[in-house]
Amino acid sequence: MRLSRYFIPILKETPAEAQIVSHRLMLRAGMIRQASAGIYSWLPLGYKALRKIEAIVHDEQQKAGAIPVLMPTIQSADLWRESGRYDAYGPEMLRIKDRHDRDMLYGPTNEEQITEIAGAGIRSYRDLPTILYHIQWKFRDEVRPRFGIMRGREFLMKDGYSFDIDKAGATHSYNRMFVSYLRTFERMGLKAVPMRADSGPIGGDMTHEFLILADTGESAVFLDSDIADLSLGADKIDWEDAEGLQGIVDRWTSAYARTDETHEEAVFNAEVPEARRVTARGIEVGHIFYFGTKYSEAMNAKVAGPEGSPVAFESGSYGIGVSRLVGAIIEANHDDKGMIWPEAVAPFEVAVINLKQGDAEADAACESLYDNLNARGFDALYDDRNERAGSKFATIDLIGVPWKLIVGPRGLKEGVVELVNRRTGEAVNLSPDEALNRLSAQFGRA
RNA sequence: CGGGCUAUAGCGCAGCUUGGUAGCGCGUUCGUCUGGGGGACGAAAGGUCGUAGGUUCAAAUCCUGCUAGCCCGACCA
Repeated sequence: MRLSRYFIPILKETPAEAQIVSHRLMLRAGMIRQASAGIYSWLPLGYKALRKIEAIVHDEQQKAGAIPVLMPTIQSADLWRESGRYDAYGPEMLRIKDRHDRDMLYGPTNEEQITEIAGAGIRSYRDLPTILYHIQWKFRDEVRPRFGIMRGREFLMKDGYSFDIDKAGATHSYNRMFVSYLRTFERMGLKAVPMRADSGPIGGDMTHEFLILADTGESAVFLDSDIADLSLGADKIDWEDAEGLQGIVDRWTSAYARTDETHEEAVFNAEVPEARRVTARGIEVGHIFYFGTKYSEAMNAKVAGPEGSPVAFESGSYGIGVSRLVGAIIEANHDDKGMIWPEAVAPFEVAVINLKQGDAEADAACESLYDNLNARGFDALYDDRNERAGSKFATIDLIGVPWKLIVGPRGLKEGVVELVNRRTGEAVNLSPDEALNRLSAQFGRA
């Protein structure tokens, strides 16, 4: 993309309403624009980041065995009357009427809808397990939306639902999603810690929230530093191996990690040596829980069991706040100059900065680098605006492009361009070809 | 939903107390000089002062209603 032809309304000053850093930076970088309280338009740069995150979520869901579907945003009230939640849900649910005066709603979640689909479509226990998921806009009429897209009323969520014949199967499905979430967040360059969540009326210990540690997080978290050091790395996962998955889950849940909701100071102090006690802030980006037959019983969603008689599904649901992740990643990755995108989710991976637009040699070198980057499959941004160098650096750093290729007449005289890492500031002078090769190696692209 | 606050140009703000020509900075446009970390100079464009009503010769300014938005708290991907 040529910056001169992009739509990116950058602000030099911070809009007054933005309090937290991700919101400020997203507004300044022209990623979003507020439409009304808690509702945002996604401008090109923000939309690009959102789609990259969404793509990783899709990929990791499917690797873990979940199957993508797409359910509507508008749902029938009748479906929710079956589960009993139409009255229970409260004013957070946006209720609307269609022209025939039928009660409809903008879905805040999809348990009812997916249970109806599974109940109608899955006939035998031999078709199980099945995990279906979608990534769809949700609406929850929050009392007080805030922090930009971090707590909007309309938000993009990945919600998945598992269907099994018994508790053992449901546990396997739960663990699949647990490990899948670890992989998903790790791949985005995030340190997400699973924490025991409040299981509410259903009870049991099969519910976890995944939180990203960030100073600006909304929840206070308490954890054993050991758990923050865990990493899946490049380990190959055998998703069919129930015991193996259980082992991973056990490793990640053995150490103390809780939010203020479930925190018990006495247990914390007893279980965790003082040197490893970490008190921090976290942003919830995922939440998984097992809810057994809660919806399947209520909605009569059953399959033929091994004895031929109908058995209600054992289910769990698994959410990732996709749009919230955009903000969360920025919260966890920024400095005083702007955002610092992890390579895996960066809207643009490399920026070519032409220090002297209009200089024949500099222009030619930039065009060549830009073409080559595109040919090699990079998401490249070429700052070809007729601006001074300082202005270009400020813009590119604000946007948080992980790598800068700086091209100017002085360097070109020596046959070099400068490759600079946004996060570390590390800079090396290389020939254009070497710089391209270095980037290709960095991103694992041949 | 309880408490606090705001609404004036794309963004940040002043003007309101004491009613009388709507202003500043940034950004934008044009020109010139510039050009390795948000350049300088000159010129210009851009505003139903949130909205409806009231008081007044006269309302951004005073009064009333409404709407929208923000912050703190309780709740949530």
